[in-house]
Amino acid sequence: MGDNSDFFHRVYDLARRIPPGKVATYGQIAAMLNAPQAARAVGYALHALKPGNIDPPVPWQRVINHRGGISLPAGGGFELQRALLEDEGVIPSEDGNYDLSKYLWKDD
DNA sequence: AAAGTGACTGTTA
DNA sequence: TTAACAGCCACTT
Repeated sequence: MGDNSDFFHRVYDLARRIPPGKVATYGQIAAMLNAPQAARAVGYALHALKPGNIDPPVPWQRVINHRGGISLPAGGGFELQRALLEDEGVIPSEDGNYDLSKYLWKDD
């Protein structure tokens, strides 16, 4: 990324539109950017954000995978994301995943 | 310029 | 239902 990656910025701007209590999937963000195959790159963009999460803060915790699960390794941010979501009222089902039919952000 | 990496996904076994 | 594979994209050596 470095300084000004259009793609990264679009990902961040879009993520900032996800309201508290809702979540979006990597693929959903990618599709909204007219690049439905770039889900992996979306994750890459959010990963590059973690350390400082500078600028207008980006609610990265609201982006999960299409199965309704957190794509971070245990001990590598998984617990943090789960806690941040819980603070916003987003609670996982018994299987540990989030019910997308209930929490998925619909904007289109 | 080629090859490697990773917070993804859809398909195939 | 789970697991392995294979494309895909942006970014970094």
